[in-house]
Amino acid sequence: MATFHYNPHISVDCVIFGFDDEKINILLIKRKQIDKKVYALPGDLVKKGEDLDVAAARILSELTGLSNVYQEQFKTFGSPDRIQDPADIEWLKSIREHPEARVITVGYNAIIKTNDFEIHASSFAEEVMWHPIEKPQKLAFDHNDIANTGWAMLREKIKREPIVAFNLLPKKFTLRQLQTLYEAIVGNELDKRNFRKRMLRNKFIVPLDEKEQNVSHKPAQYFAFDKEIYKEDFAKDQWFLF
Amino acid sequence: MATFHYNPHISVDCVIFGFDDEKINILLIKRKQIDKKVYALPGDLVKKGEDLDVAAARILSELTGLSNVYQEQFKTFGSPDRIQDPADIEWLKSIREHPEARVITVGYNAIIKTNDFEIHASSFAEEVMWHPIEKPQKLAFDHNDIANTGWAMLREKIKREPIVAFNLLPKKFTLRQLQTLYEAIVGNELDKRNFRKRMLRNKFIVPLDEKEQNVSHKPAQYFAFDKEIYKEDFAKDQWFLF
DNA sequence: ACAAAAGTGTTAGGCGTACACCCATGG
DNA sequence: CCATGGGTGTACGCCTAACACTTTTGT
Repeated sequence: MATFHYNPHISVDCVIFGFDDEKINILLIKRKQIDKKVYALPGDLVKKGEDLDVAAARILSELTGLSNVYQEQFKTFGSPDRIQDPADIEWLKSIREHPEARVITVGYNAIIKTNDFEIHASSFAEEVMWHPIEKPQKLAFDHNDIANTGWAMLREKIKREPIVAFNLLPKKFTLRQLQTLYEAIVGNELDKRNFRKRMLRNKFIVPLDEKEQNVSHKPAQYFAFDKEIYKEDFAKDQWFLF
Repeated sequence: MATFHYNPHISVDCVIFGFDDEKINILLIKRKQIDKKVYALPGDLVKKGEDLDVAAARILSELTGLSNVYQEQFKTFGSPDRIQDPADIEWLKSIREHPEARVITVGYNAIIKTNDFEIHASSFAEEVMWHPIEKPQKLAFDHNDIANTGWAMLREKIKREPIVAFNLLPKKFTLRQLQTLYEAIVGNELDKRNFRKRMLRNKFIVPLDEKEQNVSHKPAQYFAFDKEIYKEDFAKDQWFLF
């Protein structure tokens, strides 16, 4: 395995969330490691001279097949004793040229619609899967810490920049869909009437002349997200909050 | 200069703010570089096997004499073209074993009372100074970007965790002092009556049986910050906001 | 006619903001 | 008695949160 062109000290871990129209999932890989099932975040060493953002895109793509995902850096993890579990050490020996090297890792996160992307395992990933965030799962290294931090910081970001949320919905969406998404993000239920009032105050959510069809109940109105109005509003430093 | 025990790829830059009872300043160093005045953030390479937090403390102390400052990581800067200015390149050649190496740098920030600490230049710092944040100053490398990001993220942090602000005041303080501090942080003036109302809602600001003395106006009441009440309040997820 | 989800309004309390005058002290 | 900064209250508008019934459609 030719690893001479890797920087042995710097890695990237990708904390990717996916919304499946119902709940939020996190993207995990299962390592190729005989007789053990170890789940981990997709992550690997950065190449010498490679930009961190570029490395994050490459690593995610190599392990999971996901490309064109806009990831953002959220924190760097640099404790020298990040690696302690014997299973992790064994695995590093099997794959790294300098398995004992001290590695600092830069966490990147992103959130996407699971339906818009196909995932398939490759490189040292034996499997890739979407795992519901509400079901705890033990991960390799300090990946539980990294994943939790990544989720907390993404939620903070969505509060400040709700545009992130609208990328998770189809172009036309109902208020029920929007509410389901918000409930998945905040982790609890919201009052329908108050939710609608708050949302419809935002002029960048525009009603369409179109309704649901073939539903066995009163059809819901479709809405769309208007990027231009959104940008103006945020230029004026107006806020839309949870 | 024996630099073999440094990791040539990882550095730390320290963005330290100081409150001098009036305004916020940033800690800068002037490099030892003949015939050029170059200001920069205190920063240097991390040692092999050194924890990032430990490195931040060491580097700050080596360059500026400041110790026991609780710094927090805020962002990692990893663009491969961070270094472009000929003056910066010349300087790296004079000091680094691998001056051409691609370096990613981890930004740390902190805010302290300038009066509680003494600064004195050492190592490759020729001078150390507190520079008012409202006066722009061109810095080496991408340090302007790092400093601005560090300040923005510290402000965000203070909003969420006001305890940071109370570390900048004496144990007994007047509401006027508290307001001056807040005005320095937010960068504009605040209404006295409204400020008091908001602050005194917080039960962790407790009035003392003591007033100012020897002032040529009505003496102000002293208050203190009660850490226990603060912790309870924040456990209950109550908020104190700007 | 029934089931299922859409859609709608009011009230009460808390919070932010704007704004002007009297008070206590030292000199 | 003057200068200086400390200390106080009210009114308005906006937001949040709690809460129940009618409407439209497919079956």
